[in-house]
Amino acid sequence: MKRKITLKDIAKELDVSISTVSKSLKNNPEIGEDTRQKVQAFAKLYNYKPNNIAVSLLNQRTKHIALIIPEITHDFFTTVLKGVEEVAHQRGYNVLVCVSNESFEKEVLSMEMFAQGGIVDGFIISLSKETQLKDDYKHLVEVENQGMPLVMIDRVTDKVISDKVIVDDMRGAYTAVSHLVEKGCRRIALITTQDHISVGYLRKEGYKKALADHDLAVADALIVTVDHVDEAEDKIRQLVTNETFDAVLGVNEIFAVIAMKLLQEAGKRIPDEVAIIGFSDGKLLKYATPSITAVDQHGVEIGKAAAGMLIERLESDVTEENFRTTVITTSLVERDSTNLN
Amino acid sequence: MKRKITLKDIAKELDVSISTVSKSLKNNPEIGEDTRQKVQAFAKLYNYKPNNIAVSLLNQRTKHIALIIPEITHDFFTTVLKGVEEVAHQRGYNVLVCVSNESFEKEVLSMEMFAQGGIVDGFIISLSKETQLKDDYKHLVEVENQGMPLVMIDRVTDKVISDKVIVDDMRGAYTAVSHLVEKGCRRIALITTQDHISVGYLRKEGYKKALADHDLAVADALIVTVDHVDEAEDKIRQLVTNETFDAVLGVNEIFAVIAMKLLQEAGKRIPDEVAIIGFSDGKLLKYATPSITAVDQHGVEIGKAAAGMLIERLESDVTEENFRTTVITTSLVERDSTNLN
DNA sequence: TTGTACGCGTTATCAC
DNA sequence: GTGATAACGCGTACAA
Repeated sequence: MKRKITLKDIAKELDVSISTVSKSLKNNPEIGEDTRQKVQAFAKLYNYKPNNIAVSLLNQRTKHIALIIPEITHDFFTTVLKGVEEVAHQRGYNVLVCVSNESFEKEVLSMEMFAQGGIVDGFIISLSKETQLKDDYKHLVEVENQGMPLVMIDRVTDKVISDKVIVDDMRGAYTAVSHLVEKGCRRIALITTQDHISVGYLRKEGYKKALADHDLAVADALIVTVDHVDEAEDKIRQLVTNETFDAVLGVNEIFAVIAMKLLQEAGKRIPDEVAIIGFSDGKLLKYATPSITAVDQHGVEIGKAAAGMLIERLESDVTEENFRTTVITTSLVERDSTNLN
Repeated sequence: MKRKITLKDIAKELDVSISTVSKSLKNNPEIGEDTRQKVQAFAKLYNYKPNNIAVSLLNQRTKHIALIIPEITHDFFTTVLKGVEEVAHQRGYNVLVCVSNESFEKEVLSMEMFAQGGIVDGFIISLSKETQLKDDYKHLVEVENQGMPLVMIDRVTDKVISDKVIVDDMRGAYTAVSHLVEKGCRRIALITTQDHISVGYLRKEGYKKALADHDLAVADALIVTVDHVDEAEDKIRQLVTNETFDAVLGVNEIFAVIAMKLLQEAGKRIPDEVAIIGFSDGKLLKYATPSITAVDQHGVEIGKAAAGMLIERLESDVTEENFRTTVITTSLVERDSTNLN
C-alpha cells in the first residue's frame, strides 16, 4: 500500500531541495553531474512519475480530450473511437468518452461539465439526433467562447463555425446508386432517416442526383423514411410488400440488413432479383449472407483526422481562426449483394 | 474568449476575501445572509464552477476511472463500455477508455501511465489475449500495491486477487448445448479459442460436461480451435467439409456467423439440417438470416456491476480486503437458428 | 551549483 | 461574520 512518491519525498531522502530534484530530473544543466546522477538513480529506483494533476494545475491544461458520440453500439462510432484513441495516445492525450444516447440534455450537460470543470482541453463531437432536431447549438458556441477547441465529426451543422471532419455523404450515395445503375438496376429504393439528420439529408440528395443524371425518375414511393430503429422493420416491410424494385440503398447497416432479410423472406433472390448496398462498412454487412456491398465511411480515418486536428489546434499557441473542414472520401466495397452479370 | 472565472476573480470583484466567497458558495452558515446572496448571485451570473483540477490536487482523487478493454469493435465490449459509462456518470465519475488491441505492452504502458500519473482513481480491465498467454500480471499487482482499486471483468485470472465481474461461461455453454440436445441434436460441434483465454476454456468445459451429462461422446474432430480471426474461415471450412454434425456452438458472434455462412454455401438448411448457437448477443446474431440463437452475456449489466463495485470501493474509506466476485447469469435468447420441430 | 519563493485554484483551520 | 494562512505537487524566476 505504498503511496505515490513525490519530489518532496525524494528531496527529504537525499537531503537536497525540491527544486534541485526537479531540475535534476529535467536534466537541467544548472545541476552538478553527481547530484543529477544521484537524484535520477533514486527516482528511477522508486519509480517516480510527476503528478499529473499538479502539472495540469500549473499549465492549465489536462491533456485530456472528450469524445461525445450519440451511440456506441454502432460499428461506425466504434471505429471512430478507435481512431481517436490511437492518435490521442500517440500524442500523449487521453480520451474521455461520453455517450449522449441521442439525447440533447445529456449532450449539453456533459459538455458543460467537461468544459466548466476544466476537465478536458477540447472536444470531438458528433451531434445527437435530438440536438439536430431542436437545431440548438448554444452549448457548442459556449464552449468555443471559453476558448476550447471543438472538432465536429460526421453529424455536423453549418450553424457552428469550427473545425470539422465529414464524409462526402452525397458523393458516397451518388457513387452507390451509379454503381447499381451500371449493374442494370432501374428501380432503386432508398431507406433513409429524417432530413434533420444532416447525413440523412445529404445521402438522399446524392441518391436523387444520381438518378437524375442517369435519366431515371425519382419515385417517392420508393423512398422510405424511418424515424426510429424500432419501426424500421414495419416500414421496410410495407415497401417490400407494396412496391417492386430491383435495388435498395440503406443509409446505414441495419436498414440494409433488415431489407435483405425481409426480401429473402419474400422469396426474392439477392442479388439477382434485388441488389443491395448499405452505408457504413461494419461487420453486419461483411458477415451477412450473401455479403452486402458497402459504402465505407472509414470511421477510423475520421477519428484519426479529428484527433489530429484537435491536438494541432491545442498545441499551436497561435489563435488563428482559420477553421478547416476535412472531407474523408468514402469508398465502395463491392460484395456479393451487387454481384450481377 | 473569456477565461474561466475563479474564486479569486469573484473575490476581487466583490471586494471580499477568497475564503468568504468559497464559504458562501458552500452555504456555510458562518457567512451572513446578504453577502452569501450577493456572492451566489454573482457566481451564477458568471457561471462559476469550481476548477476540478484544483479540487483533485487537494483531495488526491480525480473522479476518473479507466476502462481497459482488448478490443472495441466487439459488440460485447461496446455494451460493457455503455454500462460502465452510465453508472460512472450517474455517480459523478468520468471514464477514460483505453483499447489494448490485445497487446500486452499497450496494456502495461497504459496502466502504468494512468496509475503513476495519478490520472485515474481506479481501473476496470478485461485482459488482453497476449497478457493471458504470457500469464504475466505484475502490472495489475503493482497497481493494487499502490492502493488503487481494480475490478477485472470477463477475461480474468485467479492469479490476481481483486474484485471481479464474470459471466457463468461454463453454465452458459452447458445450457446452450443442453438446449441443442433437447432439440434432438446429437453431433454438436464447438468452435472455440485457445485455452489460455479464460472464457474459451470455461466454455469448452461447459460443452463437454453437457455432452457427458446427456450420455453423448466428446468427439475431438468436432472441436475446432481458432487462434486468430483471420484463420477462422479456413478452420471452419475444414470442419464443414470433413465432418458431419447437426449443430454448432460458436464461442463468439463471428464464429457462429461464419459457420452459418459456410454451411449455407455447402447447401445445408438452417436449422433443419444444422442448428446454430453463438455466444454474445450482438447485432450480428440478431440480424443474421435466419436469426441466430444467442447466449446473452449481458454486457451492459457487467459494465454496470463493475463500475458499481469500483466506485463502492473508492468511496468506502474502509480498507476491507474482502474482495468479491459478481457472477452475471447468461441467458439463452432463442431464435430461428434452433427453431426445430 | 544549489536553494527560496511564488503561483496554479481550492478547501479547511484558525484567528480576529 | 469575515479574512488570513497553509496545504495539495510541481515548475520556474530569481537570489545566494
